[in-house]
Amino acid sequence: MKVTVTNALHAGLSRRERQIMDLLYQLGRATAADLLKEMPGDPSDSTVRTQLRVLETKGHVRHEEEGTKYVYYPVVPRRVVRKSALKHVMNTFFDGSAEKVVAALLGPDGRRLSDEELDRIAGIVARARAEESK
Amino acid sequence: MKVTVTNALHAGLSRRERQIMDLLYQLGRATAADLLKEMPGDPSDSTVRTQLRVLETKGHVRHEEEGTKYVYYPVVPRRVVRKSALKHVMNTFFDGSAEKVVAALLGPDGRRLSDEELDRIAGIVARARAEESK
DNA sequence: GTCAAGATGTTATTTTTATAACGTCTGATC
DNA sequence: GATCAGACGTTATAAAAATAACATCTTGAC
Repeated sequence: MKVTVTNALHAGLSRRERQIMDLLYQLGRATAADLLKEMPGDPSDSTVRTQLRVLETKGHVRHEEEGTKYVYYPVVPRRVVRKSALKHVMNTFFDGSAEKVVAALLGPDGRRLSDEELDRIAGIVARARAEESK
Repeated sequence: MKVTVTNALHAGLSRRERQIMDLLYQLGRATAADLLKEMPGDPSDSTVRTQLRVLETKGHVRHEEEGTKYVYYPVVPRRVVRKSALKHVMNTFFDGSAEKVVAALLGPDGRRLSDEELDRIAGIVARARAEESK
């Protein structure tokens, strides 16, 4: 029996595919030209478009025509992928512990957060506790 | 100028390489046989060992002999990779917001956490706030 | 000592990925 | 209506990744 946890969603993508998907999730939606600008190791415009077509064939992205150009976006919405992506990092690097993740977010090496953000986080935690003991 | 954020560490790995690295980070250290059992799409034993050798050549893993077998482990320790991995997810799926990550961890869809864990998390946050206002 | 089990390495091959040249179409400009 | 810029698609090729067959080397058991 397997003792580890895998992330089905990202496990199947190739290097470039992953890069593109990540960019699309960051940007929400983007044209080939947009992606090209962001892509590491600047591939040719033609290359990026070919990959997008492959991703579309595989069902990972879709596009809409906007004027003369295609705007691409992920088929699985970000809010859905989020959870499994976070879970995967939690499992792989934090022993599956939410607590350890929070510690890393706020911890000494974590970027200093603003007062306001810390307050809001405290609020989220407080609400979760209230919820829990209900 | 680029408006997105990339994760240098994982961006270069191939599909299988990523799977193996993720497993190694989850397991800490593992033999080829261990990995084989966990690997999706069960490749042959020979395949896995070949990949491990490639990863070693590229400098991603090292091995130690233990009795007659090789035990592999990541060159870059988990505690180091953690941060960038988490940051990458935060940037890609949570608009770079730690707050949103915490919300997802504790939120309605997040797995219910125990009282104890919530308490400890509250403690972490409280300490961070104290630190901040110092 | 010899046989079997379980490791490893070498190497070849197949498959997938990645890349980009080249051609076409559309719209704006003059 | 000719031309240019900027999209797109098709298709071929090069490069990388994935796979596994096969040979070799312990180690322990009989």
